[in-house]
Amino acid sequence: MTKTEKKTSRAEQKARRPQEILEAAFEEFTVKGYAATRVEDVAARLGVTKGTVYLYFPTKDVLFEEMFRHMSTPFADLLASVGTLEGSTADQLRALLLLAYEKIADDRKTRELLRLSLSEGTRFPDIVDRHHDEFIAPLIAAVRTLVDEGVASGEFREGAASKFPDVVASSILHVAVWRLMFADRKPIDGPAFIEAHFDLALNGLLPRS
Amino acid sequence: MTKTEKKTSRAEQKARRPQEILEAAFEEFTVKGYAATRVEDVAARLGVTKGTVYLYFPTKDVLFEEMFRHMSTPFADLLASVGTLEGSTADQLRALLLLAYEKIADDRKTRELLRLSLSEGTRFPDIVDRHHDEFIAPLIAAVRTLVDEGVASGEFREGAASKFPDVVASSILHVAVWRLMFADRKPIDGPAFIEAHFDLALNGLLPRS
Amino acid sequence: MTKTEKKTSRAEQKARRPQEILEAAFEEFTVKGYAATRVEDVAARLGVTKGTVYLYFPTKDVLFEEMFRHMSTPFADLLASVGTLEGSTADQLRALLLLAYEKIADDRKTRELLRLSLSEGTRFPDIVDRHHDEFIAPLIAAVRTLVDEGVASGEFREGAASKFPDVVASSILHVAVWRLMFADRKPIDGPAFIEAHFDLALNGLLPRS
Amino acid sequence: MTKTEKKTSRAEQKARRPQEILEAAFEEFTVKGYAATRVEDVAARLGVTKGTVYLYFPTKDVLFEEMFRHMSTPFADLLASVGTLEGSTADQLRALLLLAYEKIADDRKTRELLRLSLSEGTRFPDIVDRHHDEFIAPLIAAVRTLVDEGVASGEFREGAASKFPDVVASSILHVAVWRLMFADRKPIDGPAFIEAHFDLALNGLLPRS
DNA sequence: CATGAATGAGCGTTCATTCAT
DNA sequence: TATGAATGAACGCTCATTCAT
Repeated sequence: MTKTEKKTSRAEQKARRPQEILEAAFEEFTVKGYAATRVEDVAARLGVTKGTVYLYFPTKDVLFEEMFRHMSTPFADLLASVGTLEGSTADQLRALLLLAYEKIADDRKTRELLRLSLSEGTRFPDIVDRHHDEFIAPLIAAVRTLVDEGVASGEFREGAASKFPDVVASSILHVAVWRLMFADRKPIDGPAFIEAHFDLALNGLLPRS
Repeated sequence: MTKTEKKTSRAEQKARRPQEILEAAFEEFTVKGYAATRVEDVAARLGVTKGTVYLYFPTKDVLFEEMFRHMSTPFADLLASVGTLEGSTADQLRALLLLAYEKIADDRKTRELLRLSLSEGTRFPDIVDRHHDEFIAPLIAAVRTLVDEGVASGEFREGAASKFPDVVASSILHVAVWRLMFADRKPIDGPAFIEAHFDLALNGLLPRS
Repeated sequence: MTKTEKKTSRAEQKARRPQEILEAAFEEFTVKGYAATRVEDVAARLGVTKGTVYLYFPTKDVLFEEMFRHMSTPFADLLASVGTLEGSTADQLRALLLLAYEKIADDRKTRELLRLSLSEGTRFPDIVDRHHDEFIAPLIAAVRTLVDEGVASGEFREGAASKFPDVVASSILHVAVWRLMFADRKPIDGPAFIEAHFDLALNGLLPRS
Repeated sequence: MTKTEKKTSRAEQKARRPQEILEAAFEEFTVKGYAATRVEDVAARLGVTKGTVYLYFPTKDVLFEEMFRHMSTPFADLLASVGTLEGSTADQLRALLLLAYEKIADDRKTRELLRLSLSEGTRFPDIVDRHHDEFIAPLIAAVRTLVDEGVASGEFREGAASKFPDVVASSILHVAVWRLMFADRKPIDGPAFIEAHFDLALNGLLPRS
């Protein structure tokens, strides 16, 4: 308990403050929504007073926007790794979708950002576009790339899935929304659901023999 | 019976008030969410003062709940009509899904109720269950019935879709969410999307030759 | 049930309306006070709507004032009758005080008017004076007259009671206030209390032998 | 410890706030009654805004109740001192009653609490009991003790005053009520009134020669 | 005479934001 | 950096009063 230690830990703590606040804000905003969340509640989660929050963020609006930005972690990077996989296009597609399940349906953070995009999109139009650019567009683009590759290689039949790769992935959204709505009250068997999804989607992509 | 006529027309107008209010409330609540909507704004839409709203609904909470109930129109009835269709199971499934697109993705009312279920579900737990019982459960049940019929008749292959009929229909949710998020900013070509959906899903269900 | 009967009874009822309203107003105002009483509650007691009250009384203020006037029934007249009694001055004084007990402490109407004078006197200064002129002054004057008579006749000793006849009667107020405060929660044995009062007061007035 | 000094003086000011508010509340509530008093008026008396009041008291109800408690200062203690007096029982009784006049009839605070007990007793039943336990019961008990002592020593005659000591003291209430009703409009000559009261009451207690 | 829908002013309470310490 | 007292603008809800029927 030397002074140096204290100082260090304090300095570290202070450097962490903004992030702590953003994470506390995330919890509050996702549970109550923007309007019903009080800045004081965010502060209380950290054991500080609301004045402290205003030390780091000038308004509740800004706090919300920066929280959203802070919690949005890049998805495109993850997707890039899929391109390096070996195996059939179908395998790669499976791997890609699995990744998307993890990122979108299993990850509470991303799920809640989806909720906020839907509920606060009117007040914060930017977050919707951010959500699209960050999660939806990269996923659809990646799916499209694989579908097109599969079609080119003859592994997949030509079909409308090239135009709307969304239809290949939309069950992921289904799980995400399901969990947002029902949480633990109507649990969903993730792996089994995914299996059903893959079963239908890949069979739908394969050429009729 | 002149008096009766007069009375009727006025009585009608009074009888219409609650519905007018509920519909105005729908517009406000869906745009701003529960917390950010002011009772006065709801009233202003009708050109009345907030006192008038309180003449018909005792609290903002009740107004919201009754609005939700009022805007939730039965979906199960519609689905029942599908059972009477002729043609292949695939055709019936197509017809069913088409109906679901109309009810869930195309109908602004239903779409916005989905948004409210997601955004206000914490504050009004009942509406989530109502939404499930009203829209989700009947649709999934109907899809399951058809899928099972198709499997029984040999028209569809046996697969996980029986266990999770959701995966057959989840693209409908995708369109609904897409429109909630992007409205007219990123329009979606409905018919083409539906075609892509049917193309993938039905091919996914058919037996490998 | 001829029409004539109905008409008559209706006409009678209408003629009674103002009084009915005033009496309903009395009940409400005494229980809740002026500010907390709603005109609608007064109306509801009669099974009519508030519009009806406004048919007879232009404002809530006027309703209150007229209610107070209506419930204030003359006390001076009663007192006058004491003057005609026979017997000793002490007997007459006893009779007078007994009358005052009946009028002030036992009569709910008068008791509640005292409460209203105390609680609403600021808003309605007139009612305080009315209450004084109606109940307090006549009583004190009557007591003074008897005391003076008793002193003149040698039945009472000379004392300060002539100057402040209030002290002879103030126990009556005590019972009234007691009942206003405690109602049935701390009942008071009226006759026994009165006996104690008379015992003390009359002995206090008699000359030291 | 300069800092301490500064802090203390500021801390003192903050510590004083609740009392300042309670006292301002007392003034407003006694003049207008509970329902007609606006929290904003209480605040305005201190030159602050109503938000400040809510910093210290969660609701108007609580503000009223705590105000009542704050203004109720113990009376029993005072009465205890009477027991130590020397002199005849009559002298002691006189001293006791004098004390009660000071506390109940002369002290605006106590007088107004009586008014509030009568006017707001319905809404705040507790305050009536508090007023009884705080002022009425101790006084009556003290009077009873002295009366009984006097009877035991033969200084007072046996009479109903032992059963209802109230009758010995009720003129005090008379003055209190009088002042509540008429304030300065009908001033009462306190000392002279008291003299009259004592004259009657003590003569009433003494044995007939 | 009676109704009750409608108004508008008002009040209790909340909360984002500021600022002196 | 952190506090928390204070503000002021809202907002939910109420109610005296009006008026068309």
